[in-house]
Amino acid sequence: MTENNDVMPDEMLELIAQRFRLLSDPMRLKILHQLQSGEKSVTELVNNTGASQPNVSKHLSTLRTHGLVKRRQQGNMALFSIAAPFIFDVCEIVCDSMKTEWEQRSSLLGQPN
Amino acid sequence: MTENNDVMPDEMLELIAQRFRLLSDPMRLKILHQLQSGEKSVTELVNNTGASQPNVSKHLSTLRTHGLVKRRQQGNMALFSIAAPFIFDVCEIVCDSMKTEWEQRSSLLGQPN
DNA sequence: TATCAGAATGACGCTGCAGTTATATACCTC
DNA sequence: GAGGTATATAACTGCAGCGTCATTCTGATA
Repeated sequence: MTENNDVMPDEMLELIAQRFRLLSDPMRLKILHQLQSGEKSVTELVNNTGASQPNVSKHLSTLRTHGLVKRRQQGNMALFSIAAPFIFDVCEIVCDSMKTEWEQRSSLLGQPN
Repeated sequence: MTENNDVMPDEMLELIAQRFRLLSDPMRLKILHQLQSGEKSVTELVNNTGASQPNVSKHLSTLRTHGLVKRRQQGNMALFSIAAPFIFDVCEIVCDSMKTEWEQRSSLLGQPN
């Protein structure tokens, strides 16, 4: 009665959720979007995002811990770049879904689910 | 100096992040996964997920508000089903990415980014 | 109408986490 | 080594959101 028929262990759900959680913050998306055009230093990201330096560093640390970005030291500074290109595929799907939904709503208009 | 070269308004980032946030909870993923095999009542979901009834209802409400599921009343009960199939495309990509990463780690082993 | 099952809602506590301030560390230049 | 720039980290604060308990609402059935 309380069993889960389909096999989908809680552990895995946890991991998937965790990955989505990484993408569920606007500032992190902003950073990732910045990195899409290529490797960037922390300072560059700070300037381009408008976030504080500690904030950017922390986000980068989080993203790196979970394997979404990689880090390269060059002289005085740290250069970050995308390590998991799948992010953009995912984002594209989500963007498309929003676009589709938007068009549907503005054309049909009304009728809630 | 503080400008964002690439055009990606904060509003949109907020919306995308919001959508990812919906998917960043294990219980919600569990519910969505249950719905993947077809329309389900709240009680069924309660039984299959092991969550409390108010909890399931609340998650369903959230998912519905954001257009991920739809609701149909039948007699005494409410039947929920998937309204945004893109979810599963997204999940598949994430799962694949995890699998790939897992294989790489276990074969190469070591060297952090 | 009374009663019961299914579902939704409100209020509350707790935890996680984004952001800030202050400080520490690393590296380069003089 | 001194001083400056780039980055990381620690401690703290505030808030969003998950889960629970209690309650309410809705529809079916007697």
